[in-house]
Amino acid sequence: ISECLLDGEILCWDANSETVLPFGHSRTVADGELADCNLFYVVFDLMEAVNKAGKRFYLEQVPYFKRREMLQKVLLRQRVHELEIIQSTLLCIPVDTDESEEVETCFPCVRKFENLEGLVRYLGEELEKVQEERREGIMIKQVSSRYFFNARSKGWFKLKPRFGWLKDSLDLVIAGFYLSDGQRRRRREADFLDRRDHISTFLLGVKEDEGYRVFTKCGTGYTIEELRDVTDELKPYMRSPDDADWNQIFNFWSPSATSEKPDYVILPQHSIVMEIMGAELVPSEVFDLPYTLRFPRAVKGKAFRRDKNYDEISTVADIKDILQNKHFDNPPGTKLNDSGDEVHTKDNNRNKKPKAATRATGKRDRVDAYTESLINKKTITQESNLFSKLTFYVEPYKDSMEVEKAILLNGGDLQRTYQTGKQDFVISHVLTARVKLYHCKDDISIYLPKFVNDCIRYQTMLQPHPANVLVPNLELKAEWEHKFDPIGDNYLEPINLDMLELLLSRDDLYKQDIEDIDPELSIYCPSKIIVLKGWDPQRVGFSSLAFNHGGRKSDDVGNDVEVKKEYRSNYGSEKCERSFDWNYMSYTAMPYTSGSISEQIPPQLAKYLNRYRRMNVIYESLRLVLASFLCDGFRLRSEEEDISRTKATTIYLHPEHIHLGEVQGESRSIWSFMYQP
DNA sequence: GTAAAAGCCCACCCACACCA
DNA sequence: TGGTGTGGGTGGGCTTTTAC
Repeated sequence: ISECLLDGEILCWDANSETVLPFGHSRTVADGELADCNLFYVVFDLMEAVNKAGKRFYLEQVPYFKRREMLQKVLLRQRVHELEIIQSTLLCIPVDTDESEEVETCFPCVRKFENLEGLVRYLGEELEKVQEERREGIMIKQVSSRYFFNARSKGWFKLKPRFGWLKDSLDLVIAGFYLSDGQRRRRREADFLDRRDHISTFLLGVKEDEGYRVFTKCGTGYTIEELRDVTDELKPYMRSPDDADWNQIFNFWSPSATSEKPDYVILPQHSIVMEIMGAELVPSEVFDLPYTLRFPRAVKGKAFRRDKNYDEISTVADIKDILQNKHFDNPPGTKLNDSGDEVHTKDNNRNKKPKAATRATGKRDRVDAYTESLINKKTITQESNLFSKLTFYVEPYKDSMEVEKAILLNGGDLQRTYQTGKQDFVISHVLTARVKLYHCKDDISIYLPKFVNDCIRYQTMLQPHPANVLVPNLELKAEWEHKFDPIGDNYLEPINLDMLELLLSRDDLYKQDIEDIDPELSIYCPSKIIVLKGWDPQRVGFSSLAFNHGGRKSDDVGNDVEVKKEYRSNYGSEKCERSFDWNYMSYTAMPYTSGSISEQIPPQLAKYLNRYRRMNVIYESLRLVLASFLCDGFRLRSEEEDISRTKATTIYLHPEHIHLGEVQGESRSIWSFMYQP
């Protein structure tokens, strides 16, 4: 194997205590600030492998036990506490399958149980150990489970010890307030004039002398009503933090980032006590103490303790007590001196090794590297006339030479520097300030490197499309308004059966995605079946939602990467509005509406839906999806065929299941149909 | 003018509240 | 109940500001 794609995690190993350090130390360890500590990589899984002949294998569909076996083959030289495969145990109860023996050989450790109860008991005991040792939890994977990128995996389960390791909650006093501009703010539009009505988060402190030592924020655990009551109650005492006197109260703490500066502050004697629970104390330099709470939240129903006054709250000494005596070690960033007082890690800065310059000399170097090795057209043997008489300007980036070379190979010309009107196409993978300037100044479209690659792939000059254009010019933008939704995904067209048949027969374009079975790796490729049933050619639609579930974008070096579905949650917020701006299209993902549908789509299908995003017509998408299935060993069969006795994966696409969606907002108006299994 | 520091935004994870 | 949006934490990269 020459190359592989691993799933794993970087952890910090402390050779002194022979333990894995708690969450949050990787930065300091990486900086070499902790003696006898090193980072190490624990491998969980193997997703891709390239054999010596350069052939790439995608292993997502391979059962876990096979992937595990391959992992052992791929990582021949493990090094303890440097690079190691995660320890795992095969748990089995008696079942008669042909595979049992084969599966057992893939795991270093096997435990057999007489029945399921025994297995469950064992897991319970293991979980207790995990809790004692303060590890994160136990992953349970079915031996037959597949690997799903960016998705909750079927057949994988995480058993976690209960969070809330702090034995007791803390009573903290509200020291400051932060405004929100999200949902909580919008809910109170009537009160818009008073900024204090938009408070959503509290800065909290423990007692020290007559002031606070602030050490955490908290913005969850209470209801909107409780929040409203408490802000109304405290409004008269809120003050601007810019007042010099307040520095005294804050023990001269000043936040390192302006975002941490509270919008309002309050004197302890006027404030209210909050009861806070947290997972643990973690080292942090954000607040006035050298640690903060991980996962802070107000205790449900007891968030605001009006029955307690400032004198009764937790103290700095209490916090130290927790650090010294409770469930976990002192965070390495915190050193206790003889008297037990903590010493700020900030104060230790002078002892630190000077940090290596973090800022790359970046752009200049990149441009220099580019200009030093300009491709000489004379040395290129032209392969086609595809781009003849066309001139391209390619904005330099790490791999831009590849694109330039491809242009020359196909008969195109290069414009070495951008000049108004001198080039037919401007190629850039990302909207840098400079490219944006060209775009605005000359009203030109900026094309993605994908445009060049796709034109070559299909040996034809493709039409501009949201998938291959970074930013359209005004004319194109106007044209697209009627063609695509704001992120270029959907375009509906009527379809008839002939057309569908034609499309389905054209899987040839995608054959190249097929990988042969490699006997060496024993890749397992199950055959599956799709049933197409009851098409109404006039009402073909497909799940727009699923196409937008996740998605793809170009990263900094022009690679096509998966966008996590978290982006969906931006719908309706300010971020989302921004993603409707063409100028931001290259690096913000799509808005998204209620997504329950996508979760119901079979995972095999969802995978392809994600893969083939930004299709210009809905039947094109469908064709690609089906073609992909065909390529992966699926086959089509007729509706009449009896599939009850086969292990078919059946996807029914029936007019009844395709209905007019509940469409909200103008941006959604183009989405006509939704698919519900 | 250049390098370092700071600011800002985005990515990840997890917990909880709210809502359909 | 699942999806969404809020909050907390972290690190990392790009851009802007500051210091020399």
